[in-house]
Amino acid sequence: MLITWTRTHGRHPLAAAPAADKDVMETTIMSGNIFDEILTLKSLFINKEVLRHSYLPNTMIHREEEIESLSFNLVEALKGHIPSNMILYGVTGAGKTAVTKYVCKQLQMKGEKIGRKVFPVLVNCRQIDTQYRVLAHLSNTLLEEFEAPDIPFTGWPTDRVFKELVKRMERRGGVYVIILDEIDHLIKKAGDDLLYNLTNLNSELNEARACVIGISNDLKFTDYLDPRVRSRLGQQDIIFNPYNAEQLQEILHDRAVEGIEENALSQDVIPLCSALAAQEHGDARCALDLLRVSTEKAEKESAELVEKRHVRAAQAQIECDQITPVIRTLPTQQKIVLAAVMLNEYNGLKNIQTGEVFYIYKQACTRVGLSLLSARRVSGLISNLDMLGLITANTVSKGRYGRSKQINSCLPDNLDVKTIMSNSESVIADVFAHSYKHQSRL
DNA sequence: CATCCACAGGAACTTGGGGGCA
DNA sequence: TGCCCCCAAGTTCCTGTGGATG
Repeated sequence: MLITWTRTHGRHPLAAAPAADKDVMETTIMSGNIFDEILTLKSLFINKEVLRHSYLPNTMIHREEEIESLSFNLVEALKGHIPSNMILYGVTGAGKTAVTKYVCKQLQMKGEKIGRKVFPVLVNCRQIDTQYRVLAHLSNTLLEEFEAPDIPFTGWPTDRVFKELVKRMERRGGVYVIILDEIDHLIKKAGDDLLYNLTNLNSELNEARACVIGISNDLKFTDYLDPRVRSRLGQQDIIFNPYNAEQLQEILHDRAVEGIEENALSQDVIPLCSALAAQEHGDARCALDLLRVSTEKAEKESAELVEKRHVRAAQAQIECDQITPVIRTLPTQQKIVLAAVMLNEYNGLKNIQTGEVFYIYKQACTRVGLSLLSARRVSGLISNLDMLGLITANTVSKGRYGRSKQINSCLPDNLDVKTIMSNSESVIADVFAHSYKHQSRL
């Protein structure tokens, strides 16, 4: 919102401060800046970036085999040939994306050295999740540095974007490694037309070459593919097994040497972070987050040593930090459905049925004057909340009494969902402010 | 063993908002 | 300006389903 400074809005920000304001400012200056104290705190970090999962280390331990398989295939690009298409499988935090980035970086460096043009392009299919957008993204990244992205986010027919992509690849030549991260998400949402086109690219190209690397968390996503696409894409598979606690310890130790002051970690911190992350299906990202946040916690309280209790506190905070933005950014209707689940639970109900959620949802919408969605749509929204991990919704059959979902919220106890939702949308505060009639159970 | 409940969830369609182009 | 395209969110219609019940 644009605020114009008029008499009613008070003083123009550039106008001279009246005496009272001046006093406040001078007091602040006299007593120092609020950042002074924080800046003088002794930091436990040498380089915090090293502990972020976006950081690409110089060596990647415990992924030697995977690196080898990937580079044996991609080396073809350096010889001017077409590498095989590949699919990399593995749980989150198993190092698939990091290994791919690592290998591609090395590939590109080598290519520059020996005068072979190799262009790896990474697309995150969770963010860029339609055929049109992936093609437009690829096309726009292939522009020369001085050119502005020129394919609009919508408006063109998809085949025109595809033709433009082919044209640009031909103009530049070289070998393109198209990496589709979280490809399973794209397939489930947009089907396999894009993959059909991308795996068929080489038949359209003369000067350039292309291969596709799909990265997936879901081992079975190829079930959704057309058999032709499946055979063309899955020429080579690599499976990334989850890290075990010992491997995680070594990874953390390596990063800690670079990122955290010597002797700042008590002996049991790294083993605990690794053990907790190993429980979470061997997620290295989770382990790094735990280590970083616990060090931050210790630093905040001016402790010289990071201890077990900091890790525990970090674990609780990370959980809340991940969920809060998800809840805050839910669309209004989705929030009301979640609120309906919570309201049922506040009333002491467990294993709530879809019908019961819809019953409260209807009352809530009527109360706050919002339009009602169909039961089919609400059922879809419940599935969405389940996918986001905010609730669990298991389909169960109660025989004569029908087939429905058993819905339970799965939010951490220390998270104030009511406040988070109410603060982000006043309508939700209204929803929670009333009481509702609950459906009688059989 | 057929019936029936209370949905689940797929498919096709609509609506409305974003845009390009001749 | 009218027609084309893309896309998200939603509706309508429909078939499928697991197991208690009579």
